[in-house]
Amino acid sequence: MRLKSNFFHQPTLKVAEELLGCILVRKVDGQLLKGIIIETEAYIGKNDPACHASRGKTKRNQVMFEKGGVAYVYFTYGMYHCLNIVTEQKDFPSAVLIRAIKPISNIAQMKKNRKKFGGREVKDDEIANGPGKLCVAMNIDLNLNGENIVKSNKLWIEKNPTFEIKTLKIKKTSRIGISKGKSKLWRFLLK
DNA sequence: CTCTGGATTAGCT
DNA sequence: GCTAATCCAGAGC
Repeated sequence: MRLKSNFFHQPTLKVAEELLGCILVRKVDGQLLKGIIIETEAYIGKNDPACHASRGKTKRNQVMFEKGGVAYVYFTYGMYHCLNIVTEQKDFPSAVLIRAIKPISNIAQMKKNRKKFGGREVKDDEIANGPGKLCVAMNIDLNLNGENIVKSNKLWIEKNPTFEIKTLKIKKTSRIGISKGKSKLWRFLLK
């Protein structure tokens, strides 16, 4: 069952936590690429120094100011993309960064994408175990920035019917790869 | 216009 | 553990 807009209008921390175990679906060339979300991070509002929107609205981060339910894709370190899901209400800049997934469908195609990008074979458990990697594996780039994932036929998220998350299985830590706002335990991963 | 550094990754030591 | 790769948004002038 596809997640609807109401889900993304909830507080960002709740969305970040509840996205764990859900299925990220990407449709490209008629193929469905799917993966279970196993790691997320929350970036919340102007007062969060690690959030791209902390210094106001710009051309790059304007999508974060949209109403929850759209994709925010940005380019970083000269070679990688990161996928975020915008949350909460219009003009409240917040998003959940999808940091890692476990591929469950069309794994071979995702491997191919990674090999094409990196030029060599990758192991199954290395296909999408990082934000840059999962974008390569799923063919996600700036074309999907601003994509409405509630309505889109290219990218969306489904509830996982066979996967009940217990709070006990969720680990919270500080966010990765940032220099500001490290004290917040806004990274969520499945044990 | 120029300069700096980043929500990363892979390869090498 | 350390760092090059590689480019653009944001900031400063």
